[in-house]
Amino acid sequence: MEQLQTLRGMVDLLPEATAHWQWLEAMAREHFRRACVHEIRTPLLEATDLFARGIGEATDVVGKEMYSFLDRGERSCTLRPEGTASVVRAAIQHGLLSQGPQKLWYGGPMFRYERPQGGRQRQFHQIGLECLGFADSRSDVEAIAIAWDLLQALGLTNLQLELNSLGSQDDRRAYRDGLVAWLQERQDQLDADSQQRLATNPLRILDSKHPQTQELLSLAPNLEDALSPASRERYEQVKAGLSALGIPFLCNPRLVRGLDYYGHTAFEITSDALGAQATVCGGGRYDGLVEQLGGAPTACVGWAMGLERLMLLLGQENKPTSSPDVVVVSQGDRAEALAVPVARQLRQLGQAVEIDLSGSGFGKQLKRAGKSGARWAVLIGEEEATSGQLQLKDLSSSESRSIALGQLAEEWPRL
RNA sequence: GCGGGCGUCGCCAAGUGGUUAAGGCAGCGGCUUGUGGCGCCGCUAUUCGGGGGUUCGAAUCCCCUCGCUCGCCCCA
Repeated sequence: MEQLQTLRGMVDLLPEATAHWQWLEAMAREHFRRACVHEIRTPLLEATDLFARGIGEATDVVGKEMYSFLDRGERSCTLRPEGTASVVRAAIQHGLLSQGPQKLWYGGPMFRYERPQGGRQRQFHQIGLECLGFADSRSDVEAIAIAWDLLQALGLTNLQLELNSLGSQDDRRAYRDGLVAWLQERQDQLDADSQQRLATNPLRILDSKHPQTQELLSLAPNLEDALSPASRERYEQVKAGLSALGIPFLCNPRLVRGLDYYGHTAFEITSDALGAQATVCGGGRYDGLVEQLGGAPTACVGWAMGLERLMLLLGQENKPTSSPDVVVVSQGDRAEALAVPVARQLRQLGQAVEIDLSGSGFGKQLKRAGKSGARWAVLIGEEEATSGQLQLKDLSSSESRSIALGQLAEEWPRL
């Protein structure tokens, strides 16, 4: 019979991994709490149109990576490939923005139909920050700082923050037209992918990894030169703000984010320890998105982090252990009948209690208790069941004392 | 979607055409019917990701397929 297994690119997180993930999630949650960022949870499934309109029809994410299907009502549905569009949709739908600017975070699985690779899965996990209704350049700085500081708090070093400004919509349009005109004259020198993008998404050509294309681009019109004085000023403010915080960054005029909605500040935080999937965090400003999805014009900044990639960087350190505090060991009918009630009482006292239900002899049960890493074993045999005096054994010192069945709460050792 | 590498027990892993597919770890049982962490003994793959083919004979060769992995692409 054929083995049932996970779908391609989908991964089970087993208990060992899960403990590590919980630690990471707790760190993130605490970090957002300190920044007064509130959590928002949106459905995993949305109308396909949300992403098509939000992310951009010409992007790879929408064009070839979405998990879309028709539901029983013939509506086109899509498993969310990213978080921003849903958050903006929710903010509009519930009128959150009429209550003032919102700083929101989200976390959870995202879905992209891509070829799996190290640090890239079809179902993967992101946490993200979305600051809706913030236009000031200081909000760009704050958003980046929140990301940077979280990564620092996680103990990640050797990260590189790359920064760019894509300018205003007008700047970008003017620059794009100029770039397209310039590249069209040299179309034969472009790689095939880039030629394709000339028509669909010309700015993306800038961050092509093709060496020959890069060489050509070094002669092409520069995005930075196309920025209006106001855009340039804004960019300088962001840089100054980061410098004032002591956050190191590298200006990369070729940095163009893949999704359509970005403008002005764009940034990525990368690691050279991840192979081809170097980006740990990516984000920027998306002032036009709310309006594009039917809301009032609203200035926004945000970012998203890939948790699998963080886990890869975190490696095996910080792995919390999850040993029981106590193992309840019992032998004989009357004693065995007490095992669950005793365990329950101890659990109510806040102990992590394992019960040995194997029916093996005391020797075996104790052996397993020792291996479990528990500090204590509570032994119940015929004698204990009769006297009501249970045996409490300290597994690290091998010392035993008795503890009254009716007085567990009072007599349990305080540490 | 395109190229390269790989796929033997829960994990690590030997075996590269010829009798019963090493070994280690983990697990289970025993030595030890009520007291662990050591030690010793035993058990655990009719089967080598799946399907077909070549052959007297295949885990070993060929084809297809699935999956993993690395790079491209893309992105978190």
